[in-house]
Amino acid sequence: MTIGPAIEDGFYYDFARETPFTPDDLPKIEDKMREIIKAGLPTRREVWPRDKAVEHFKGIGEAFKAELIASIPAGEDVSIYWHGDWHDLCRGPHFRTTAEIGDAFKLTKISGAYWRGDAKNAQLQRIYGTAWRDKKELDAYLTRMEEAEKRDHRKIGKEMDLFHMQEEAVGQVFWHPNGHTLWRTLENYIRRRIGEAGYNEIKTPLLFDRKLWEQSGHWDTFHQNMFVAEVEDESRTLAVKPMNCPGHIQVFKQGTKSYRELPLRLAEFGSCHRYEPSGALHGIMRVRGFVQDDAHIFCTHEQITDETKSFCELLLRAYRDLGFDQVTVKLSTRPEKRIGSDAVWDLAEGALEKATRAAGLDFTFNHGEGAFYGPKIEFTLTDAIGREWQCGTLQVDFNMPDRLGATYIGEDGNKHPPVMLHRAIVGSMERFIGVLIEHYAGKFPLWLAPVQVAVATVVADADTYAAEVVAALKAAGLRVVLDTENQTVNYKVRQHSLAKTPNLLVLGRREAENRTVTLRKLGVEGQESLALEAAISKLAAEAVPPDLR
RNA sequence: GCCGAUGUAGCGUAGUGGUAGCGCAAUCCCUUGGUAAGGGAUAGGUCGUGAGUUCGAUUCUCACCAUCGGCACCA
Repeated sequence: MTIGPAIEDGFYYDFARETPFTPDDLPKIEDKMREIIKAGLPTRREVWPRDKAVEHFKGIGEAFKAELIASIPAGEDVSIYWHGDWHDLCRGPHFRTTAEIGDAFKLTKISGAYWRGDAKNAQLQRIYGTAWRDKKELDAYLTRMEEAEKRDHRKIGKEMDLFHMQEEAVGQVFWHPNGHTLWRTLENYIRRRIGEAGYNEIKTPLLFDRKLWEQSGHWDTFHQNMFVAEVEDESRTLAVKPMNCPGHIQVFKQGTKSYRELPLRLAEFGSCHRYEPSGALHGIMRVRGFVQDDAHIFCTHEQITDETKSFCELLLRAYRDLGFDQVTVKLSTRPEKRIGSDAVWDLAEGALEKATRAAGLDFTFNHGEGAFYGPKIEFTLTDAIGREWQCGTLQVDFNMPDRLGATYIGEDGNKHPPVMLHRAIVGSMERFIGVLIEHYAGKFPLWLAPVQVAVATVVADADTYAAEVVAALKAAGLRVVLDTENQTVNYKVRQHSLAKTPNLLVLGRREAENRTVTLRKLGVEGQESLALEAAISKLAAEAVPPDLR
């Protein structure tokens, strides 16, 4: 026995044992649990001096438990809970008897887990469970899990033909026409937003001489996670960029920069590759090849606050436009291992905090979790079913420009290294699209939908008119598919509904004669008849991206 | 990377120590039908990869690869 805390929606317990649990063990353990609950064993709480508890658990061969207790400060007492002849260390409180636990629990999964969360330690066997006040709550939870499964981006990605992945390109995404349309729509939206906000978009190389990464400090820390390219006739080693900052600094360094040019905001949809551990890969959410909506703002110390503030506004507006209203912010401060003087950290943290407040954001501190070169804020959004995703970030960096020799001429005529703000709104495009898919369960708002309108004919006599309607919709900038398949209306309605196409225009002889369309909206029963021109302008208006309305 | 599970046609699945079924999709034919599956026919897999056991393996064993659930990691 090692440790078993309560967690969100349930609990887990870690065990040190030779043979791992198997899925078959779970029902057996559940039965045993029910037996114990049924027995209604009374709870008894005892308070022991820490050292007594350490000795006791050592004595009965519970080494992990003894180690755990030994890490409690000496001189403190610990509480031990008894149920019948069973006892364990616990902060409590517990029910009066095991009978009060009830039946609303379920063991959900098995996993390996490291002792004290450290991969250097022994691996334990973990059992996860969920527990609720009553059956109804448990069922509601299980239903929620099923719902989450239904909107899994990997499943929907297949169903909507958005992308695929395969063995020959592990951790990288093949974007299909539909998926890439979604990608471009998102990318163009961000491109317009940052354009308004005074960013300059650039494009930098994918391969750099390893020396650059040594200079930036990344090689030391991350070379094991970097892809390296070597060519026979070339003596130098090239590394595929895992991030864009050094490249952006090279652009900054071209020519002499004056303080008058600051803040200089360089943005790139930067393709990065990182050799992520195999076990970390997850659909398109965690990949080895990804694109960041990256930008670096080169500025003076004085400009940090304003730049941070306007970035927060930019980010929140973007999240709102993309359908996310609930955002939490964490401010991570100086870590133990860091560079730069405390005075500079004071300045950076102060500026960041002030700016975050100025942007009207509530935030919590994440002390000691900042990057080694500076503090950062992280933006976590909440999706339609309450899950949280960390996407955006802003980091204040006093280090990299200096290390890579970037300077500007200040008002005083001297050279100074600029402050560099690393920032991303969506973070990784791949991951964010994954989040969008799950947030909307594939039912995207019209402006994002890969296919916005399906035109389906009832009879072949309407084919000519349908082609005309499709052409008119396309001319209005809408993304349209034409379905003249030899099938029933029922079948076509079903197909396009399952494809999650937001609008379906059904055309038969009636429509062709009157130059009208019959519009059915996804998720709405029934349909309305509209004049062709009216329908097109209505749909075109609805399809305008939020920033262009 | 670690622990465990999984890997069968485009997708979803069944099954077996003697060379694989089903549904959807696809193709063709019939049907031209008004808002969530009209009917029929045809074609498509050698069962993740490699090795071993065996007279014989998709089925058993091992290794590898990938995926999935966690752990660890995430510049």
